[in-house]
Amino acid sequence: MRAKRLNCEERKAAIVKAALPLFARNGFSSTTTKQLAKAAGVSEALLYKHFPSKESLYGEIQTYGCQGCDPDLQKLLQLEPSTSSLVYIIYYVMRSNILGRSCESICVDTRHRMILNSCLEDGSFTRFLFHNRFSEGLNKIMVCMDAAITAGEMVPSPVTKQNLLLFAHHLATMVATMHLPKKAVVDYGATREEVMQQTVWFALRGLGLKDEAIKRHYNPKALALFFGER
Amino acid sequence: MRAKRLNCEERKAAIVKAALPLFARNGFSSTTTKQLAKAAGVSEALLYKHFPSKESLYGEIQTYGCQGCDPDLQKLLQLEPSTSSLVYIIYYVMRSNILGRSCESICVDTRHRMILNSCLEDGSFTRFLFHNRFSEGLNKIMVCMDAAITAGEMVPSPVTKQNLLLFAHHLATMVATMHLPKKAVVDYGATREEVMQQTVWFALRGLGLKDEAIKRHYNPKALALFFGER
DNA sequence: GACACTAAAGTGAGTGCTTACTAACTTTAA
DNA sequence: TTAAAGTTAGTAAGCACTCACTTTAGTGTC
Repeated sequence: MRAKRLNCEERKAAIVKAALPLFARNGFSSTTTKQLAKAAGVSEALLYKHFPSKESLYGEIQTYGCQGCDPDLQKLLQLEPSTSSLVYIIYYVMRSNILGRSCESICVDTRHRMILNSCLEDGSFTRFLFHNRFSEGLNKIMVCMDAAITAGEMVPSPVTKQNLLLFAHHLATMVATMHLPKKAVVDYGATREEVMQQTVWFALRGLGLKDEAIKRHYNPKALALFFGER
Repeated sequence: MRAKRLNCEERKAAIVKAALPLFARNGFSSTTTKQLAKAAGVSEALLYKHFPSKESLYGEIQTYGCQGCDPDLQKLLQLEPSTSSLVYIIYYVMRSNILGRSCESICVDTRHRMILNSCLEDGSFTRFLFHNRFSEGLNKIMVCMDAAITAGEMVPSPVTKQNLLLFAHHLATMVATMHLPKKAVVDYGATREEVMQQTVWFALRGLGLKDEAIKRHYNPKALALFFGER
């Protein structure tokens, strides 16, 4: 089977795109160049025309995996600083990580696998990912927290604002991690959607939001609508 | 170099013990039988006298990694059901995972690596670990929550009691994961000890404990004393 | 205590196969 | 016609695993 002819850049991108889920699923050393070539629909030799080594291809998939702008996130950044927006952001963190989105360049499972693989290696991919995608949301969430505190709907915390967001994100990541194998690792005794909603409650309380405020602003149906059902 | 003569069981145990950190650090396929033999101080051939395949050795290290009884946990299970005990348990979860313990058969980092590797594979190790070590604590924490609610120090939650404990544990695991690489993946802007204390706050609030109750029962110094400084 | 005998513990030197990677060649679009 | 895109058919090295062999601790015999 002969590959359709592409120019240099197109082919390179196609290879990276094909390699990403393979590396994510099997890790670096369990993924063979033969598999990579087959997945990309080209010969092994052509792989080496575009990448000096398997390792360099692995590097490329990491920078590729960092890309991707989420329209939902952009929408969030437009919201005014308020308790309500805070709830929206936390909901977004949980939903996007636990339930996944179809609009991303790579699927959530793949990204989580890359994150875990990275943490088991030198952490550079995850570090870069956080640096890239986290900082945008961080400023927004900080002003929202300030607004919530001013409104008397949130109690200040001994936890730094940055860590509050990190902890919420950690929770989402770990719940997603538990769902990576075909058979979920733990039985949460609820549907994935329900578990996601429970994490929102847990995180909002963890942040220091008062129960009245959560009840007032956390409306799963309205939120699902805001982000659009898929 | 010739290995000191051991009997069958001793040698088998020695090999498993030596193999565990190697597999944990490098994953299954990046770990070679040569490395395993060297780490155990024996020839490759002897490995195959005790284990039919590399895979079966990997299986053994997983069951070995599940073992281990923690005296601290036993102490906790003795406590009466109360808000205070609840705080002790959460503190224990955070401390043992984030700061680690020296009294375990395997070190925390190694166990976390095994957990992550497992979640990237079929999850069976982690599933078994949870089944084994989690259920003990679960009953205890549930009666403590009931006691706390009765005492008016905790607000009932839309989150199931089991998931409250799971979420707290998830948070601990993820913070520990972020510390696996030599250079921590994220900068929490605090010492590891302080981050641990922040996770305790976050989790206790997430559980639904009232701030007054947390302030009353969460005394880091007394807790550190209870578990003994190391 | 010196001796031969045995079964288990342990090893050196391979096996065939797969791996990452390459050199020499062919195809194709401009 | 030509340069880029692509392939076939390898290479040496490393892999999991095996076979034929050696070493050693323990036991009974004289």
